[in-house]
Amino acid sequence: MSADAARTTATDRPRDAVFLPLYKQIKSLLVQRLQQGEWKPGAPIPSEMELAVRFQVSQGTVRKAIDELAAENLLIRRQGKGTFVATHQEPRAQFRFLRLVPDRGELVPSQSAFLECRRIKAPADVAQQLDLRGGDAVVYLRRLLSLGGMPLVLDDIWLPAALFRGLTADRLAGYQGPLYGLFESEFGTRMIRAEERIRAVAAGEDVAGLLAVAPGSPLLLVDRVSYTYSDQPVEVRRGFCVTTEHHYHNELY
Amino acid sequence: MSADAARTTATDRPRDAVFLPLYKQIKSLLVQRLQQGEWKPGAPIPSEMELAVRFQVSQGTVRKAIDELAAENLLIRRQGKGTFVATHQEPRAQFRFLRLVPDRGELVPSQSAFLECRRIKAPADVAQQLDLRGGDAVVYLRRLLSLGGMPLVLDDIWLPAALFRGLTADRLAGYQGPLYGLFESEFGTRMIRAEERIRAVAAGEDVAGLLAVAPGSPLLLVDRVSYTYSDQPVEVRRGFCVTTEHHYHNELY
DNA sequence: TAGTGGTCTAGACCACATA
DNA sequence: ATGTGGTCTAGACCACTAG
Repeated sequence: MSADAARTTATDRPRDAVFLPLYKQIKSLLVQRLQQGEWKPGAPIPSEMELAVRFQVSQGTVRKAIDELAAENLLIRRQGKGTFVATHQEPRAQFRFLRLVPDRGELVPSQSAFLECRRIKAPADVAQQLDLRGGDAVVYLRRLLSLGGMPLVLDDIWLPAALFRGLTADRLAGYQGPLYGLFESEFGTRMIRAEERIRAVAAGEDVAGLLAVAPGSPLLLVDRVSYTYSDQPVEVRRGFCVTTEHHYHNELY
Repeated sequence: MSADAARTTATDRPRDAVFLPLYKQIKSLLVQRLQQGEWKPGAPIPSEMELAVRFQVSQGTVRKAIDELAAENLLIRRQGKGTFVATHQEPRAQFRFLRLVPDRGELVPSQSAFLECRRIKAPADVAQQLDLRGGDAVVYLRRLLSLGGMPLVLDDIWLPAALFRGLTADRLAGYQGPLYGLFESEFGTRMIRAEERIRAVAAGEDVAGLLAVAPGSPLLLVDRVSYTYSDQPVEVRRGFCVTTEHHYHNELY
């Protein structure tokens, strides 16, 4: 692509056409390459100068595109070293999607126990949230997250089966890292952002048993839909959280 | 201030001194002026060119400072018009600090009923969170927020009495706009950011009565501390929310 | 020493709002 | 027509990292 070809002005553009700044176009090209896996999570992308030459724009324009991608946590800039594709493997990224923290004391690494891993037909509501057709298959996971032996969160997770073919109970047994880290390295699907709906509910019999609380106890219910590049939904997650000694932390700006 | 005086390099700076970019210094100066009320909420700040001349730096440097302040929601840029001090009065800013939304249907304006407005000695935990001394006075508010006649949120609010002198039940009676809008226009205190701790609890007798739910019902408990410029805490708020037909909405990036 | 991202500048031009 | 913010460029220099 040439910059001259992409450049548009008020005079050579049809009436009512949208003005798309060059750096936005560069940004799209970069996202496209990220999506295609041209640069893997954790790996460096080409230098600003190299990208400027490749796209036939100035370094400042590439810089502004990368700035926005870094602000969106798709890329990570490291002065003197380069710009890298963000990854869920780094400890820094762990707590971006795990907002439940202890009321007092340190962050303790948690243990995952996978209670279920089945391939099923997508329930209607899940299918709708994942943009799937009625009969499409999903991988259904049930995971119990514990902290120091105390059950803390029971997660039900649904993933499009088409994207997670090799995901089996065997593959999960004993896996302890962040789930999104496994997804990105083993299945090439990287979670970019998520939307959560949070409410308080009374624990049902089954959930109460697994979380070792009395039936009817108040639990935090977190419904999440996660998205990868291009706003494509790729995970539905429903978590029941015990919030007697932990809380969901949020910052408002 | 002159840019030359502010500029520091590795050679003229003592070992281990931090490098502070010019635009960060400009940013601090702008925040300082906002804090001092030199420019009021909703009003325009001087143009980039004018600020560049005043601070003896290039327009690009001022621009970068303003960019960050706009990203932090302290300023709002409007192409062709100018840059304005953000305000809680605009409809756009309403939902930045009100995250409870209906499961279905439109956002309906809510009604506030103020049940309490007293000047009291700060409880120990509140005093600590507001950086007050043991015996300092606070204004205590109790507010019931309803949607279409249905009680939705019961808020207990504590504010430093020193900052909210004229805040009385009379002043609040019948006020319907956003509370933070009142705070900024009437008391000169503008909320910039907040931290929330969210958990699920069982409704106590008193709260249940006011919210018209059965005692023991699960409620969302939102503990908030709000900050103004320079990270000064200026509000403690504890809200009990009915989440049967509403939920707390959050986006993770 | 070389290469990367980070800062700062100066100038040109475009998009948008208002008069 | 004027003034505002928004984009793009080219070049200089600084801060940081690593071989």
